[in-house]
Amino acid sequence: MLATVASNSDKQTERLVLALRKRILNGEFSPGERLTELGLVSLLQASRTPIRLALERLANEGLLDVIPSGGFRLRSFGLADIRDAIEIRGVLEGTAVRFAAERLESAEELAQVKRLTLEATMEIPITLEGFARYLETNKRFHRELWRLAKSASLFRELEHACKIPFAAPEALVFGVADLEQSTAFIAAEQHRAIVEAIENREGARAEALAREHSRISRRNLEFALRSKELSNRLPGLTLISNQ
Amino acid sequence: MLATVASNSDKQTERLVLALRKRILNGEFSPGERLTELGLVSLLQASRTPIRLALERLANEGLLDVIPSGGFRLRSFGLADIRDAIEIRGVLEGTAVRFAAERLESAEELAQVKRLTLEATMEIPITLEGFARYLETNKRFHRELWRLAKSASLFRELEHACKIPFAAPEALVFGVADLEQSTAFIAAEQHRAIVEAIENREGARAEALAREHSRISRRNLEFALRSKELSNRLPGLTLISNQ
DNA sequence: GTAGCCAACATTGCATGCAATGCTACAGTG
DNA sequence: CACTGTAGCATTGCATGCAATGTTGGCTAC
Repeated sequence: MLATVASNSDKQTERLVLALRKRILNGEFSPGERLTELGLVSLLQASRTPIRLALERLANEGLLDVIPSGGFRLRSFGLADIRDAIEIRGVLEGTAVRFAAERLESAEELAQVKRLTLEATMEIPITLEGFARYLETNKRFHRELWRLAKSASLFRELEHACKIPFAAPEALVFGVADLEQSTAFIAAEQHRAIVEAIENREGARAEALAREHSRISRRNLEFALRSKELSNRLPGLTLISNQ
Repeated sequence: MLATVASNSDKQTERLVLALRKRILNGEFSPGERLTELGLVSLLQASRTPIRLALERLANEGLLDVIPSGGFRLRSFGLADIRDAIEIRGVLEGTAVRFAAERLESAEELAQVKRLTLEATMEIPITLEGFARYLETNKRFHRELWRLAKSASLFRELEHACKIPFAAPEALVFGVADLEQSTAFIAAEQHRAIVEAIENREGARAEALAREHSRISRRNLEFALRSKELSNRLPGLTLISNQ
């Protein structure tokens, strides 16, 4: 038995994917930097084979670029890339809620989203320690919307699209009290409207609402990039090159 | 030097991905079947390491499912899955042409799509040997639309979404003369309209048109599934389970 | 001084052995 | 007859060695 704490899973590769992703999003590498297998061996306490596999996975998550002659480098994201990724997520979520509206069989299927809407709303007087819980509730709400679309294909694409840094709905609802509070109220109203639209089988309305809803992430992103304070609190922002 | 024809690339893994994908889409495996590394060693004349890598890639293309206890199995597609995949492609292409309309700087950027539109139209009296050329032109037209969106993120997602069998725009424009001919005329008109919309910066119209355009693939798919004759010519159809 | 070439080094791609784990089939027991 | 336990087998996960290829830095020639 080795000394490594097999906490996440008993698979090395899983552990490495998580560890590497965390480090990348933590800004521990610079954009464009080559990640060599041997260099990671000492850093992550693992052998080359699982490391290579982890790199492969992160590459088709979109975090790494494949170097044509072999190996991987940290992808460099422009602001435009992230904005587009968020908009794509909005488009896909729009499709999800449209599907949900089109495919709804009974209003009872909406019990869970409604519960989560309410829950998130009641968490809105956001305290510092309640912040993580709010994020979690928000994430679960969105996942539940995805589920209601009743489409494995769409679910897959949504998961794929949300791997891009800051593209996921739960990303970037950060810790600036003022902005956060008002944003949370707006988000809650949008959530309510989306669910209402689904319930009424108003597919087009639901789609439009979900697209607009994703704009919250975009505004937050742009705000964060302008704020020095937030840049310190979100080290991953260094992944985004200015131009 | 080994006897294998290193035609595609000098990388084993690349070759294996292509070879395996081809065999899968050729219906050489049954849905749900487990693909063992050792079994593929003898079939593909390669060692386990690159085979594992190829399996990994096909898995996140969506062709294979990961078995929780290890290994991969051929994913089983329902008809609904493919229909959704086509619709998702339509949604993403809709976004692409909307972006293209919104981001168009000069009408000259459209020279290439216009050329391709014309080219495809002139190829429409489709002969048997011209069929592949028509497909190729069609594919290039769509790729050119993707390019005009000027979004690396969106391009990535489109490529990802089109890896699902029969989801790509060039899939399933098959060889039944009657249907084919009339379908090609309809497609050509839709292509023309999409380009026109982009040129006029009518983003919403372009998006709606592209979505509708993807329905051609859906109709073709459903027709193919009803036709015994086509089932023989398209062995990959066996990938789609009836329910 | 600059451009181009060459050699040493760094890094990956691939092959293969080994250990661990899951799976299957069979036998024994209630 | 059904169910459970177990032993053997099939299969993957990981480690590591080797060969091939790319890369870098210095040296030479112009």
